[in-house]
Amino acid sequence: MDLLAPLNPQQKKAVTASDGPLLVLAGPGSGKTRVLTHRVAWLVQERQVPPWRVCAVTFTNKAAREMRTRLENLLGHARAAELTLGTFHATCARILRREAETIGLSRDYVIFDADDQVTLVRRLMREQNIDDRRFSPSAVHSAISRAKNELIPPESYQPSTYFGEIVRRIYEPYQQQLRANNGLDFDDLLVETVRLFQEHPEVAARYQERYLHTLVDEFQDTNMAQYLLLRALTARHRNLFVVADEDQSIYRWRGADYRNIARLRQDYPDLMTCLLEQNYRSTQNILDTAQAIIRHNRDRTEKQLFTERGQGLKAVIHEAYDAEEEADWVVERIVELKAARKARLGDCAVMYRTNAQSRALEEAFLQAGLPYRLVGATRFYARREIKDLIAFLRLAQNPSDSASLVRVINLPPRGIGAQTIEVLEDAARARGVSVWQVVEAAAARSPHSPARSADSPPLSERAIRAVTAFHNMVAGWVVLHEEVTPAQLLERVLTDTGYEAYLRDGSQEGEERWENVLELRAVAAEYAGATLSDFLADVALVSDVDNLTEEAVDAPTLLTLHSAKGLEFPVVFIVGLEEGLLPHVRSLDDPEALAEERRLMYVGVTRAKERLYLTHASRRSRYGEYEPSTPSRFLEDIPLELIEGDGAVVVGHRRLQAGSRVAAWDSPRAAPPSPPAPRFQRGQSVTHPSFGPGIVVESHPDRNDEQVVVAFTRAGVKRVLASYLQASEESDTKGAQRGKRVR
DNA sequence: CTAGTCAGGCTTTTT
DNA sequence: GCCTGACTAG
Repeated sequence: MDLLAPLNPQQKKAVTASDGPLLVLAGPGSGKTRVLTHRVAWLVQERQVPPWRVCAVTFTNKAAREMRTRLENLLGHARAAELTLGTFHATCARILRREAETIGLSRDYVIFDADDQVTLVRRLMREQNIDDRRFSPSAVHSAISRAKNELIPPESYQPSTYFGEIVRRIYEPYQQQLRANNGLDFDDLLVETVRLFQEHPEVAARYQERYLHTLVDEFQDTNMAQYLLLRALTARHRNLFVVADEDQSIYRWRGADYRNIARLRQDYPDLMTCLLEQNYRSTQNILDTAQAIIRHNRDRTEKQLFTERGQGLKAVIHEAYDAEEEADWVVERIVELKAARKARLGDCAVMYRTNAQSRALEEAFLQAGLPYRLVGATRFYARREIKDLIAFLRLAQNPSDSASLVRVINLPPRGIGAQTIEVLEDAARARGVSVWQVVEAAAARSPHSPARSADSPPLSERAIRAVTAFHNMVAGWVVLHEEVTPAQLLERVLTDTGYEAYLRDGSQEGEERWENVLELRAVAAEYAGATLSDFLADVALVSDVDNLTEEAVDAPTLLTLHSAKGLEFPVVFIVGLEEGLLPHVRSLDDPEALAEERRLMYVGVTRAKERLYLTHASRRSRYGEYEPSTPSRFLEDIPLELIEGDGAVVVGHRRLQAGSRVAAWDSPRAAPPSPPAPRFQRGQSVTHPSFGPGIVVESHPDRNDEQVVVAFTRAGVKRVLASYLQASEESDTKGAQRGKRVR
């Protein structure tokens, strides 16, 4: 089989480049990842490099998984399995798991996820009486995170503002607490690996010798720690192969620095550069639109993107009245495209700047009875019930994880209230031990041992009994976890805690939460051959896009512009193109941040293969208040000849030719057709094509239709349009009551 | 100790 | 307009 057959000459050149440092600068849709994948396959197949001596690094699990699948096809399962292939974080997690003791870490460390990290910061701030309303814990945390990514340790942190002073006071205890809990946060995974290599040259040498070739995807997104890691890894063989697109650098806020590309040129004077300019994804009009937007950024290498996919359609720009009508418009277009057989539902994606914007869209899809896939928002592993169960599992592995312990010590309620927890925490702090050790001491005191020994926390008899029961339960898991699979342990946790009964309280929400638990159970079952540590580490490092597999669901995808990177869709909608939203308010006063917003827009536009719709609303609600909104400056950068108006397009001061729909959209509230008499009344039984039977709770006329709030027997309370409803005979008051409670 | 109500604050983006 | 955290009644 000829590996190189599907590649163009530019791509071939990159794939077969000679050894040494190499930078592939490439535009969107140019087959960057494909080049990287083929390079790996080519090294193994043509150059006879043993797969275990190749290390390929990506930013998302999804990218890693896709690359692995392709390599399985190209090289066969056995050889693909030998490759080191994963995200930066996962790769470091594995190295640290192996080398933990060398730098004084425990092999069983747990990874603190974003929530855990901020919770810890909040707790420390409170302990130091720092007002967590004046200074947001997440801001403090991200300052700490930035420092860590720059490899600035707590003792060298130099604050220059009062806020910085707060950060300095939290940074050190934050690190201490992490270590006391045997925990690492995301940044630690990178930083500690770098430290490992710096402080232990003999360990570094092993990896440097082993990895003959190191390859990196999305190099423009690397931060300082990641860059140093790569430099350390490639110190011996210097075979660093990276692909990058400066114009798609959108993670500056979490420490990514596209100047690492310049740094690379400096540190590797013999760096070779390849350019990939042909685009295989989009039509020329879409590329031109993207170019028109990105061209305004300084400090970039201008690329001439071209495509052979033809001129294609112009971008459609639409001004809606508000977010709700914007969402309705998007849904209408999708329905239209489907009806005209121009696109399948699954071909469409709707992208936005902030997760909060998904709500209006979801409602519009629900009302239309259309399915959709939502990426992000509340991530699966951030859900309360999942975090609870993960906390139990973490305790089984490491009961000293006080954060997890405090989280679940009273879940489901077992008589250990805030008062008791505080006593336990105080005792732990006073004695410099973990909360678990205090729990152990309390348990050892019951049932008959003489009360109030100096060592035990001052707890009531009742509290002692409750704490002891909890202790015995967890102690059982600690023993068990060595012997059984993660899935079996999870089963045991579920039975011991009675978690199912606790969740399934008869409410709709409870059922949904229980379904999430079942999903977690299914995931755990896949780890039959792995340890609990492996399972927990993976769980902490997956993101939501990762679950966006090529499932057979034919539904539009809703996602943030950030999650959209690396994906492509025939039809793309970008909504909320307004000043303050894209670009976001928080970026307006910083030129660097503004440039990044522009790149974000660029990423969005270049996801589209054939059709691009850009919408903005004339007013938008913020904190429940409506405020007027002006079109994004990025819209003004698109030349008129690339735009097709639909009649109501306002781009800055330019107004396109107005069509017949102007009146409707320009003055939507001006003269609503006199509201028709409501067709549905409270208490009436109805059926909906997707939600089934239900009872009308309330109904009021909308502009063209009627908004009906229905308590569905199965689906809970929803707001739907009358046109989707049918009156039905039987009545079901029980459903209505239950629905009401959910609301 | 729990479950319910209320006020206030908040919204970028994610490994 | 939604969620979190604080407060109150049982």
